[in-house]
Amino acid sequence: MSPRSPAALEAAHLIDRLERLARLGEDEPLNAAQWEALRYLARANRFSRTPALLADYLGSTRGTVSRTLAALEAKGYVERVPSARDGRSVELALTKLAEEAMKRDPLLALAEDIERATGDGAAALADALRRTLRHAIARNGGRAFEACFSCRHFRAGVHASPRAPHHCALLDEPLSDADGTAICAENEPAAA
Amino acid sequence: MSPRSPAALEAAHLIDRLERLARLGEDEPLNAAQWEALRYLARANRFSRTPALLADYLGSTRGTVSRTLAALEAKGYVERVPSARDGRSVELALTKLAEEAMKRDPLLALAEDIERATGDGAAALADALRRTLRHAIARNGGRAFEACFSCRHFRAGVHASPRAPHHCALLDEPLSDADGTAICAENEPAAA
DNA sequence: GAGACATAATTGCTACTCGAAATTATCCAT
DNA sequence: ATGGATAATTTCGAGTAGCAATTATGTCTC
Repeated sequence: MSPRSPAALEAAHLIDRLERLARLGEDEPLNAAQWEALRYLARANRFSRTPALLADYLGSTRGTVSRTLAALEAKGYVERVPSARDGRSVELALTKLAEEAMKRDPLLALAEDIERATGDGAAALADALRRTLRHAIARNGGRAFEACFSCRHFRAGVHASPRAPHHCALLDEPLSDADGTAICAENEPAAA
Repeated sequence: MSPRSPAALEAAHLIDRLERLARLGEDEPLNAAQWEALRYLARANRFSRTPALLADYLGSTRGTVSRTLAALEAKGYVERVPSARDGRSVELALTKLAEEAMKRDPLLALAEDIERATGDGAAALADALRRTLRHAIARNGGRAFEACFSCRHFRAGVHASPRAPHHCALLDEPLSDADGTAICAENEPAAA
């Protein structure tokens, strides 16, 4: 519980501060939780866009998420469609309005700041943060929610179809290139 | 508003996610804003511990901060002492209870994760993040709130007294070593 | 030094948010 | 068929955020 390195502690404070600054740039009539929900839905693959998984991602309760989604739906950012596979479940989709809003996501401004500050060191920064995230996940036992292609169930290029060349061995579903880069609730990082 | 580098965008998402994970670890009966306030007060020098500057740091209004502080005072984490220098102002101080709570700050756990994930690369990570913060500050015109010794008004070792060897040329006040590492609302980074 | 104006902090008020618990509907295993 | 899990929602109460108004104090000008 006590880091020995002052640099690591400073980095933690900086992460905290950068996130808050990014939040101040949120212009749309959306609160922080609603932004986070949109970001998740924009990046999650089609198997992962449900209220329950969103609640897992956000680390909040299903009740709260249900409210968040109701607010987003009322404002026209999200649609809730009953699932064809599971009568209890709902599939979430972003509207055009949300797609437009995501182009003004303050995280994009943060990404620009990173780019300007680090130049081609951005990859090293992302690496360090990704490794940190894995430690954090391991520590508190949550889901990784990493990109599909990094998962141990991902099988690259096993189908002839150019539209869905990859495959998920867990869900037994063909995957497009775009699917591969989306985040997945079932992601289990490939063996270290 | 659109970063060219996928790595920078991923890094921004990771910062966002790490911050949220850290927040989930908050155990005390304190909300996110209250934790942020305690963190600021724990790190700010004696010239910077006022409600108005805290509001600047948090990017929220003075009214909101006043309520946050009232909640913290009611729970025994903060004391509000009328300022001797300015009858309108209040000086804020952490109680023993708060000092204890800071030892369980979830940011410490994040710092540990960083340490484990990056090893001696933590300094490079902190550097990259600090540079990013400066860009973010420059972009939205806020205060830097960086460490006193990094300021252009800081004069190192100009006093004979070992208890306060340094000096602030802006406030014309002697500074201890501890003062030098605290964050200051008046900080203006030394010339690039 | 009196008045005008700026600043520090707080409070009244309203709208909103969160989470725990209860509720409803559906799925699945036996 | 039935009991138990799971998905989503709703009810309800406590707490929070921010705008605007208020009070008190400092500062500048003439």
